[in-house]
Parts: sequence; structure tokens; C-alpha cells
Amino acid sequence: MPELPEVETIRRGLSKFIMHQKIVKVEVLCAKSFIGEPFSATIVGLRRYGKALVIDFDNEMSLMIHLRMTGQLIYDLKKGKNRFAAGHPNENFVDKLPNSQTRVILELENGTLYFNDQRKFGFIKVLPTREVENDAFIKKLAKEPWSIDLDDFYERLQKHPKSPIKSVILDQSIICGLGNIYADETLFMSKIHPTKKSGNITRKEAEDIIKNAGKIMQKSIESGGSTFETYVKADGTRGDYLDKFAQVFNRTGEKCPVCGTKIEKIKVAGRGTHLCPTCQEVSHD
DNA sequence: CTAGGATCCTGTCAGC
DNA sequence: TGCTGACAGGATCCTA
Repeated sequence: MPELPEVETIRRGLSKFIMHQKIVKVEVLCAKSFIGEPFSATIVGLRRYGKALVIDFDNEMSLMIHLRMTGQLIYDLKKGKNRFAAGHPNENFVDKLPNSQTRVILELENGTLYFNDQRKFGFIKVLPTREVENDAFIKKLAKEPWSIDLDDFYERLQKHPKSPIKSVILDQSIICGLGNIYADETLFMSKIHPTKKSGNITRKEAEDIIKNAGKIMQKSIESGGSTFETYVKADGTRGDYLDKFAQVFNRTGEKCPVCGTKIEKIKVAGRGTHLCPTCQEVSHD
């Protein structure tokens, strides 16, 4: 579930805690969640490619982490019971770890990093650092909304003329970073119906999508993502994107903040899709 | 080549 | 209470 802003929140948060620490021990509790041979080395950097997090080590190896739908990274400091938790928000954030959803445990010098993943779609993958950018997933990522080229983007939309625009902007090789929440929010803000055919999207609409996607995700990053962090306290503080900023996502039946019409939920490309039927003109094709 | 559906997996919730 | 099906913030694979 973590989309770009959540992963960026994790990257920034984790950097503060685990940079320059050495992995002392790796425990793989679920074989399919860890691809490659575990190693011991010191962390020298944390990068993000779209929704993928990359941790670099001083032995020229890296760990690429993709949380997919239900992944979480939770770091417990040895001292003071402090915890940093982010990713798919659920009770694991405050529960005692490891638990039944813990897939990998990375023991560091000053704490423990848990990789939890209910549905096991996510993974941690060992790669030589120089090979990270050649990884199949990372290689085909498009640019993020704030650096994408309008002509490029518009051209790519035309390559999927019959697909609903929503499914096209979920494609990471067309625009990078959006997931189900931010796709819905972007289309709402752009006043585009999610089922509108990609081939019928105008240049102006394409420009709006880019601008609004960037704006929305930037804002989410600033507010800590629609995720959750706790330090010390069990009650913690919550990344409040969904509560404070989301206009349509998970608001089925509530009033559209612009026109008051009830928010609808439909299915597009197999995904739950929220929209305002008044603000987002229905496509006629 | 595109488009759409199935699939990977576990857990929760609504409805009977 | 127990079963059953739908659904879940992702991406890939398979088929037509």
C-alpha cells in the first residue's frame, strides 16, 4: 500500500536511525521475502526509486526493498524502547515484535529492523550496488511527476488509447510513484473521470495530471505520508494525509468537498476507485 | 503490440 | 457461531 510518499517518509525516517550502523545478523523467517544471500556490512546510504527503497552498504552490496501492498519497516532502538514504524498501517506498529507477520529481522548494532508483510507480496532483494539501476523493476520506472516531461507523458498516454486513464497512471513505467490513493486524488483534483479513455485525454488534462500528482504527493511527504510513525509513545503520531488531505479516497458516501455530491466508489481495472460524479465529468466513449 | 483478467498471500468484514 | 465471498494503498504473468 505504501506509495511514493510513504516510501520517502520511510527513507527519511530510517536514515536518522540506521545510517552508519552495521548489520550484525539477518534472520529470514519467510524464504520468499528475502531474495539472495544475507550478509553483514555497514549502511552507507538510503535511496528511493519510485516505491522501492534501496539500502547501500560499505561492501558494495545493496538491499532493495519493495513493500508492495502490506509491507512495513519497523525499527526498535535498544535504548529507551523507541520505535520508528512506517508502511502499511496496522496494529503491528504498536504490537510487540516479532509476530506472525514478521518476515525478516535485521539485527543492527543499536537496534532491530523488522520487515513485516501480511500478504508476502513484498520482498527484500540482495543486489550488488552497481547492479541496482539494472534491476528489471527499477530500470523500467518512468520519471516522477515533478521531473517528467509533458510531451513524453502525453505520448505514452496515446499508446494505451483504450485503457481507462486510472489504470494507465498506475503504470509505473508511464508515471512513477502513484498508487491507488494518489491516483484517485490526482484524477479528482484534475476533474477527470477515472474511466475516461487514455486516448481521449487532452494535452491540458495530461498537464493537470502531472501537476496535481506532484502537488499531492509533495504535500503528503511533508505531512509524513498517509502512514504512521511512533517514537517512544505507544499512542504515537500519525502521518495524516488520509485524514486531513484526501478528498475522495475512502470517503464513499461522504460529501464532495467541492460540490457536496456524494462520493461514489466504483471498480476500475480491478481496483476500488473513488470519485465525485459531478466534478469528474463522465466519459462518453 | 495492447487490454483485461488471474495470480501471488493473509486477514478482516459483511451477509447469510 | 460458522461459513462464504468480497475486498485489500502492488506488480507481473498469461491469454486473446
